[in-house]
Amino acid sequence: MAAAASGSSVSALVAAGRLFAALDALPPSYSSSPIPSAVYASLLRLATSRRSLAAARRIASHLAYSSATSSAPSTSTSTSSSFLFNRAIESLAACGGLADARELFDAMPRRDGGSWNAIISAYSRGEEPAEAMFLFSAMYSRGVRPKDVTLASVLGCCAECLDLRGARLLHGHIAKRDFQWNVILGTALVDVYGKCFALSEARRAFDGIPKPNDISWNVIIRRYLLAGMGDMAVDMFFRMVWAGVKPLVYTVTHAVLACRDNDALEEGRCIHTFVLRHGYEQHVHVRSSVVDMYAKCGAIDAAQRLYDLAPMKDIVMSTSIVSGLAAYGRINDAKRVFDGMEEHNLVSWNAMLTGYVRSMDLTGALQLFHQMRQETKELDAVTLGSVLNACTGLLDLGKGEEVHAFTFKSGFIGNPFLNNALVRMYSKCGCLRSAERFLLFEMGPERDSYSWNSLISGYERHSMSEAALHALSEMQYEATPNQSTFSSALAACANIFLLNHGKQIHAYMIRNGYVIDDILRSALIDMYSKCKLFDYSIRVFEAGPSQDVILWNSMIFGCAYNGKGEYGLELFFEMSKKGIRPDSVTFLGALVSCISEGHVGLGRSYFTQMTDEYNIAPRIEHYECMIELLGKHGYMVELEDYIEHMPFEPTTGMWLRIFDCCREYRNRKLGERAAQCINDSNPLTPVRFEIAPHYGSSDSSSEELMSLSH
DNA sequence: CTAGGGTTAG
Repeated sequence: MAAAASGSSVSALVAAGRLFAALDALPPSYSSSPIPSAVYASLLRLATSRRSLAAARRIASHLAYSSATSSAPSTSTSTSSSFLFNRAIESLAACGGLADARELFDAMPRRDGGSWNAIISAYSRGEEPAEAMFLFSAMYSRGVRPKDVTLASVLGCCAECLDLRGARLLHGHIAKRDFQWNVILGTALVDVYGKCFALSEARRAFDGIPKPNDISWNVIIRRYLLAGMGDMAVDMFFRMVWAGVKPLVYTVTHAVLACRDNDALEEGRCIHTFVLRHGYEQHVHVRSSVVDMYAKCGAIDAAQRLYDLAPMKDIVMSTSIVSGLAAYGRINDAKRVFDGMEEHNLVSWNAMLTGYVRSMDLTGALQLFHQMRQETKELDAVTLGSVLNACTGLLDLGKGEEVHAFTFKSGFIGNPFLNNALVRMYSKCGCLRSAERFLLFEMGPERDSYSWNSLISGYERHSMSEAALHALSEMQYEATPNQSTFSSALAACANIFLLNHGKQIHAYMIRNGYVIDDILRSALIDMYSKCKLFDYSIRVFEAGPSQDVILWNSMIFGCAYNGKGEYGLELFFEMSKKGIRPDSVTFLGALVSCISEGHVGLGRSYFTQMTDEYNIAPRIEHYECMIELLGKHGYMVELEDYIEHMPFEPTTGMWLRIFDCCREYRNRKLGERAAQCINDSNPLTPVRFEIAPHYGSSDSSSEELMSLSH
């Protein structure tokens, strides 16, 4: 027979791998004698393996035509034809012809469960999980009961769409069809729930699997890890071992990373022991994860020991060590490891770069960036963000602008991390015009409270307090202010004595349930103190106990500013009773209080206490205080002795103050020396020392010092 | 499936 003969010649060509020759050898589809199913099937297999959509289309249309023209189909041909149609749907979809597959599915004379499965899997493997879900419900409403494979592929769709409701629906189907025993489906359920961040449902599904296998355990552990529930991941790992299931290599990796995320060094060590005992250390990912775990959990020496012992040091492991060493401030060790690496990639360059920034070696960061530019063309938003952070720290506006221009040219400008780094750079560098222009006109809707807060604090710190408060009101149209916003705004109010505005912010925070933390409390104390509402300062201070030294500092300065120096000194004394270690600002506050209260001896003893007991290096303000303390109260001999023993020459400002005191207390010798020094610094109006009969001193020194301290 | 940002405040 002719058809049989052509069928066998087609088979021969298929066997020889000659796809298109085989297609050409097909008899016309209107021919009365059908091609055997096996021939169609082998043709489709070949088309699929070649990913040839053109071939799959020709086979499918041949099949469709010959089944439409075949007269009086017997039962056997119709089932076999639906079998072939299903294979054709699969083949078309596998070759990228999802639309063709759908057309064939819609045109099929008779569909069976396999047809539905084929088209649903096609959509789920393609980029259209929603359509797969739709077809699934269409199938269900026509009374076709899903098979386990179909359920598995639709579950995959729910995972893709994060469709928790769909997953719950399918869970019901699975239960109804009694597929509970099926480990694969049970595990797929765990995965979907986990991916939708419904971890307790994932866990319930996991507990419903009668005999979870290694993959089931891997899925639940991985999902706990990815959901940020490292403690649960670790717990499940130990349960898995306890249940006698041998972990997959990646399960071990996940468990170690969970320890890292959780800062769980003890458990990490434990799993490390397990790794060594069961030979997992052969696997490079496992070893890398252990090294990373030690590096991030504070056992940098253990990490480095393992690293040194590792026979193969791959780039990932080396990068972990580099960033670990840098995080512990061992930037030189980090650079040594970095220089010893056989190859660098973008991530390792970035790790070294951020290491420098984190270690506050900002010039080092810029140098490394320079080196990086010479050795590679690659760079990304992390690189540019780190370089910008370095510019910000160095207050290097010029370099920051250069990076801005480069960021713009290289197309990374849309990155929100980078955009905020730019606002921060301009704000910190005092270029508020650029900061605001960038925020308003170049950042789109992606500006957030971080962007606004950078701008507001920039305005406040560069004494543009009105602009800071104006920015706050603009911000409220599009972002929610937070504690940091209010703390800058309160500082702005304090700067320009806007008591009512400050009170309103205070009330707003209370009304809206903001937590008033130590930072906000000290901002409030500053604001009320500067606005001379001392009672309010005290009330904020006494609202609750605190061990925060800066809060105490604010209150001590608030006392000094409001003429309550004695109370400030009481607070200073109370601090040490409470075991709060004073810092250089605390001592400054104590000295200011001593000045206003006339406790010269006490002030001098505080100064020695600060340097000798607390090893705090005095700053210029401390020296100014001591000169004020001695000079204001007429301790001229001690003053002369003091400036004699200062590690540097008094500044012109200091000499001016000394000059005034010498006039008041009639100390000619020191006064003339002061006049000499002042005139040497070429002032607009030279001074001449002469003793006036009456001279009243102004008492503004403590107010000036108030502004120096913050 | 292992490595690099993570921003703002006294």
